[in-house]
Amino acid sequence: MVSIKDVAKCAGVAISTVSKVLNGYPNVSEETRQRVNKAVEELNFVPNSVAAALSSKQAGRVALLINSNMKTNAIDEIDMQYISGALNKAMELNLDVITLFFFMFQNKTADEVARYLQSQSITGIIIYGMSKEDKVLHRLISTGKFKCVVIDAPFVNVSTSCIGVDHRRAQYEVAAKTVMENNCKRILYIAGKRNGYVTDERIRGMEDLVKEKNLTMLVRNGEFSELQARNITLKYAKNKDIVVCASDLMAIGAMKALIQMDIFRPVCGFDGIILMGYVGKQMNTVRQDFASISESAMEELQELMNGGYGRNIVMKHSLVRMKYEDIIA
Amino acid sequence: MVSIKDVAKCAGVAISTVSKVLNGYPNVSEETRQRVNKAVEELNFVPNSVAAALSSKQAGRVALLINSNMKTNAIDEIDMQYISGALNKAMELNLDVITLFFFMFQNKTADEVARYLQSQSITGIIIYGMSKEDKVLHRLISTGKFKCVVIDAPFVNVSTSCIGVDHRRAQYEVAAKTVMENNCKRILYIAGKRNGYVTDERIRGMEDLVKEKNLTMLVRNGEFSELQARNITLKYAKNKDIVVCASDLMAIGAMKALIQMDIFRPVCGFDGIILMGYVGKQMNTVRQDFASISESAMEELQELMNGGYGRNIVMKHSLVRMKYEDIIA
DNA sequence: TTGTACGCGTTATCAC
DNA sequence: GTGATAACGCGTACAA
Repeated sequence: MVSIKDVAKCAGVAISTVSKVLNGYPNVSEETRQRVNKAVEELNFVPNSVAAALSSKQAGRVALLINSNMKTNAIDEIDMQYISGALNKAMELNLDVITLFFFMFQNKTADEVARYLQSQSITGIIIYGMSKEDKVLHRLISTGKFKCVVIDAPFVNVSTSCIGVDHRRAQYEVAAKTVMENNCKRILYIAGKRNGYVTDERIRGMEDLVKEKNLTMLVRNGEFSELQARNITLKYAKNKDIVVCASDLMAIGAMKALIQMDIFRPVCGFDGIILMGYVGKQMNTVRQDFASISESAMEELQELMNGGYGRNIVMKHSLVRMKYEDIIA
Repeated sequence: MVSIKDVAKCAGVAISTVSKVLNGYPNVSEETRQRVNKAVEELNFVPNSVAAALSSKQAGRVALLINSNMKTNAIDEIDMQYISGALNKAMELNLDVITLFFFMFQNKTADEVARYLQSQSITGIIIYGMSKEDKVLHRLISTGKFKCVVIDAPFVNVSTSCIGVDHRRAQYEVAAKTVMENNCKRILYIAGKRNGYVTDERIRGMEDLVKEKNLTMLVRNGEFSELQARNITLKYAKNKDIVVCASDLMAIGAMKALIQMDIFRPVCGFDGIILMGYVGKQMNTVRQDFASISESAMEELQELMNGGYGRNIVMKHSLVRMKYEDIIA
């Protein structure tokens, strides 16, 4: 393996000078800079990021913490977009990344998780899919040992940023559109996880709509489960005009239930997953660009690791209808 | 951060003794071993894997190379299973893992990729979804710089193992079953990628069947594309008795085409992805346990890194019918 | 059986 | 502007 030492020798300078050039430090003459760069080219030198991480505490090593329940492939789709977006941006920014799933830390304490991350020289983490019950993660964040970016959960402090679409507004918009198109009055709203951050926001969006248009609404928690959404629909949809769901997966469950009941009710979802294209019916949904959300999260994490302050970032969303023809192309 | 030095001090022994205990070396008295372990417990010491990787060249750092085309969520589902299986086993075996996608290395040479991996102190790689055209990967493997485990491609040498189900047999079985159930004579077989390793194996399986049962078969390449499978079906299915597809996704495409043509033909797929449960019709397919394939791959990679020789590993498969009720539960 | 000392490849702090 | 040199945390010959 060609090391910085070889480069130094080849360029006829000291190791520390090479390091300065590589890391863009000042106080290096243009001439030596060029000599070093030439040597780097010649030897095809690539700095060893492991050594860099060991040497400097602020080398950008990042962990992706993913809360995947591994049950439905809708979740898979979203997580894959998250992962690939993050990895892509990380490579661009020259950050090292390790990918971790929550289930690897089952019945581990926050301290244990923190030590594991430190054992990997991790200084920044991005958290996907955190819920209010994830006490371990909350503690992990509040230790302040890591720079954090949290997706879809309102966590902001000096070393923590959060990022996501405006769920309240998005839920309002997609429901309003569907309500208007079908002239509905009585809403069945199948919400997500009880006490979920996103769930609460979306319920607020629905409340905005109900108030503004003078509608009625029954709210039930579907826990983001297709099966529960199905059962809720079977039980309550009959004397409602519309079923609004807090996720596409639940919307699919609701739709299947309606078909079984042999009644028509407009249904709308949330997320814009490709799976929607396979279920046979179109519906309105909110499209989130998970990959670019994740890319932005990685950029933000770099900001934090470079000394920036935590903040709240809102990403764009859009309303779409998904059909098979769009998916297959 | 608590380091090995602290542990040594706490246990009243030398650093190297701690290291020996940690790595299970002999020639340490039971008494000191216990003292060291106690100190480790007390201080909650977790060895820094970055330093370990830097120090010893054979520290197990592994890269997952994933060829995801990021277009369909069926692929997502499979890849997520691969990833989570690998990460899970790696954590169990105390191996560090970085996850990489092929598209990150677009228009990079094998040398460049190798250097990148070395810059990360990677010594072992697992390759998912390699095709015959991936020249860069072939070269990467043949450099011998890394221990490799390749999924579903026949690569075996001293430092390379391969692993996967018996595609020839599996394809034979699922097709045979469907043929028998429906008493078919004329097969339309929609194969995968032209010149794909798996594709060729599966075609052989079909040829076995055709020969044994004295059937006729038309083979067309669907490139694992749902759309192409659809078009092939529209074009050729009419005067065939059955459509056998080399992937579930193509089977879905074929089925949708048949519905549009308003004719019935039995269809069978390959992979056993959850998506199948959403398309409304049941069909026979081959179920592969991608997570456990990936776990076994990680175990095999560890064997290789510990000095084992490359070999060919065959995983089990099973025949299933997927229906919505199974998925949703 | 235990401890000393050096090396892994890099960064960073100083003298020069 | 440049170059020694001490960390970083660990593995491991080698000496004791």
